[in-house]
Amino acid sequence: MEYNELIKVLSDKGLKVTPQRVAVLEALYEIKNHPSAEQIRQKLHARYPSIAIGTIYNILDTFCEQGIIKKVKTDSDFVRYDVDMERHHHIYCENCNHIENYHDPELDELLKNYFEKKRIPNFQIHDFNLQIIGRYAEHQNKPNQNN
Amino acid sequence: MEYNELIKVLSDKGLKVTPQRVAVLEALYEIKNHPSAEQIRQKLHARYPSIAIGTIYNILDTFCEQGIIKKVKTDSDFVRYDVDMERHHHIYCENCNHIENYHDPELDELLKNYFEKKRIPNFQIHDFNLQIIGRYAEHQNKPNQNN
DNA sequence: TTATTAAACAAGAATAATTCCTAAATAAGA
DNA sequence: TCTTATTTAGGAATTATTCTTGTTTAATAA
Repeated sequence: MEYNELIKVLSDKGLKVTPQRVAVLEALYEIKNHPSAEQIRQKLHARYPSIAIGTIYNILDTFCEQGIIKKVKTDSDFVRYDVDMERHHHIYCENCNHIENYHDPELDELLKNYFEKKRIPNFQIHDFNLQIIGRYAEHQNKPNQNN
Repeated sequence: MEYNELIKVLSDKGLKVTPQRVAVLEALYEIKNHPSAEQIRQKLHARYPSIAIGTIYNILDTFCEQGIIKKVKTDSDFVRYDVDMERHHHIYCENCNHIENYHDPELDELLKNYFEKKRIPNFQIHDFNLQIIGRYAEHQNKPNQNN
């Protein structure tokens, strides 16, 4: 992603453009697959050895508040973050703990229609998130993402 | 739940029947709505002031391994546990952080059929978990469950 | 019933992700 | 350029969870 685009993401949200924020945002787009704060720190270490882990958490929190990223909770002991802000679901591999985003407007439509017919009493639905749990076929080589 | 039933749950899984395990299991059934380890400790405090929090974690881990309960990850900073082992989905209230179980075999069937037609390449699905996010109607009085 | 023993427990220390605090640095607007 | 509110670095504090060790106990067999 171009430097100018990164800056635009920040300034569109009224955020001050700091080198740290640009670097974290770039790392989020580069790593893509749901990095943790620690993974971002490691990615940035070459270019930015002085960035504090607390700063990374601050920045990630700010990005969450501004709707630039989302937290993803997993079975691991830390929070992961997702730059993909379109509605999507998650594929979890029980074997390698890889999380993959799953976009499927047809499924979204199916769920929406289903819950328009079958309402949940006293509850107004805003969003869905389907966790699809299973395993990749053998010989797939996804990086292990826990621990 | 009767004492005898509680004991049966444990011994059916080949677990030693200890007062601590029985008490934790009973608390899980009593609290029902996805308690944390700390909530269980508090619930037990009157009857069982000496139980160690580490013991509660041990017991909960053992129960998870034996398929008596499941972990539920949320946006809060701690793990919650669920005694409901039938397939079900979760309703999250953004307002009060209440989590409710949602059983819907018709929905299960719908999802199953959908993904039998529309396969995910290179991935074998074992299970689904739909998070339904929204709000209870006003004047609902669900206890706040975070913090 | 009692003795044996592997498993479970209590207590508290250790760990690790995350948050908090404060002084110094800095981006943005005047 | 100057001003000021915001952001960052660095490190201490917090907190859920795990680990360790010595003690206790449930289950089994004699």
